[in-house]
Amino acid sequence: MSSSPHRARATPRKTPRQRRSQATWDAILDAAAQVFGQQGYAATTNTVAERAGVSIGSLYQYFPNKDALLMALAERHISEAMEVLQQTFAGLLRDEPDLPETLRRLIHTTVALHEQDPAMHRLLFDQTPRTPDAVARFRQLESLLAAAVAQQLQRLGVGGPHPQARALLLVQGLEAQIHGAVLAPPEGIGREALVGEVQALWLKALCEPLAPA
Amino acid sequence: MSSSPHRARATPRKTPRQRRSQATWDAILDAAAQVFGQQGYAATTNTVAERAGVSIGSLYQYFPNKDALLMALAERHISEAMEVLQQTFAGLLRDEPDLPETLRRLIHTTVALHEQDPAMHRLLFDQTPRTPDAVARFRQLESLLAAAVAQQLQRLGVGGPHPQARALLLVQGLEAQIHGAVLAPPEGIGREALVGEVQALWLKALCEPLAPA
DNA sequence: TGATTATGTGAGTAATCCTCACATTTATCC
DNA sequence: GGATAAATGTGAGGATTACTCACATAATCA
Repeated sequence: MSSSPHRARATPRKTPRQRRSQATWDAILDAAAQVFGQQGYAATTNTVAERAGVSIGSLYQYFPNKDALLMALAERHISEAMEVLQQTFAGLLRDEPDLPETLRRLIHTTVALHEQDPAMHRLLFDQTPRTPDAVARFRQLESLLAAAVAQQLQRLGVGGPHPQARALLLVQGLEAQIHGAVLAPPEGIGREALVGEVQALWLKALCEPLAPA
Repeated sequence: MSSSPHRARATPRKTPRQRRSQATWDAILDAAAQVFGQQGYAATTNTVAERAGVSIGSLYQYFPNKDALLMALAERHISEAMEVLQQTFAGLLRDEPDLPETLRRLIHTTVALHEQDPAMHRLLFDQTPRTPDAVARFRQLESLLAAAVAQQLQRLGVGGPHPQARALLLVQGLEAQIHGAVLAPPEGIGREALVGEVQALWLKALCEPLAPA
């Protein structure tokens, strides 16, 4: 957390200009992924520097504090996830599938993202302190996703009066449900059935009732 | 986090037996609520002891480490929330309202819980490190809630083939949606409209389609 | 080559969590 | 009441860690 001695600096001292400094930067981040992935947030910055083969001073020239290191890891994780999502949305724009298939693809992608590198996901989601910056970044990503989802909902005629709000509720709800299903699967039901249930619920939620009561 | 020196103890050394020790315990927890509420997780345990008017040694006789203090605060917060939920479910069992009204009450309670003492909610949800113990406790509460919700779904004939699983999805999804709506309200739509949208979505999600396509 | 700038180093500082040897208060027994 | 035992309270200090800064080395450029 930010309960550091010395009131930590907010920005790194230096930005990579030469090639070797870029290599150092990469080495530190790779080491951070390994060390934090194995030992969790409790791992020390000195251990990261050691694993990277650089001095602790170098580490703090590129990352102003421990949380910045974690944020950088998060950004890397996020950009990988965004690439996958980009592909999914590109496919939706290309194929323009119906609502059930659209939902199926979105849910399938969400599940895949939670299954790949769950150690890193746990580290970033459960262990890394949620600084205001981190929370803000997360909300920003949610908004981005919601915008893309809203576009799909409108294409399918199920956007309702507030497509962006509805899409945000879908993104938030789906994320929580899939997160739970993958990282803490309930007993008494298989994952496929559970994912099927999620899809059925959202399909009904988004359809207009076919006949009034 | 557990990145403490000395490999922290897991259980407190002593359990209150006399009246004065209970008073000390209360004083420490009250102080923790104040200090952590104001300064966040970064507040020091020494500050908490000081505010409580006891020595740091006494604090560590009742709470084995810093996170245990936060967990105790969480338990207090949880038990307050559980009381409110208990009342809501008691009302549902008594009145046996229809599905829309049942949903309305559940959502209303969830919103109320997020609005009361948001500082403490932020502290526990955003700042406190999610130890495995804390995550397990949280999942356990989710299950408890899901069981009560499943009972309601079955009463209303909308439990489906896996009422407990469906109820869990409802609990997880609703929590995420309301959490977002209250702590990071999206622009372009008022909170009442947003909550109404949540209710409408879940109402449709839980109803069987009235006529097949 | 010499000068300037970028990059790298690691012993040391301050801050923090937590311990432990001891003091003080309360309960128990004759 | 007095003596003994048990419970409770104390706080200086040990151990660990995030982070700094004065300096050394390597690259770039005139």
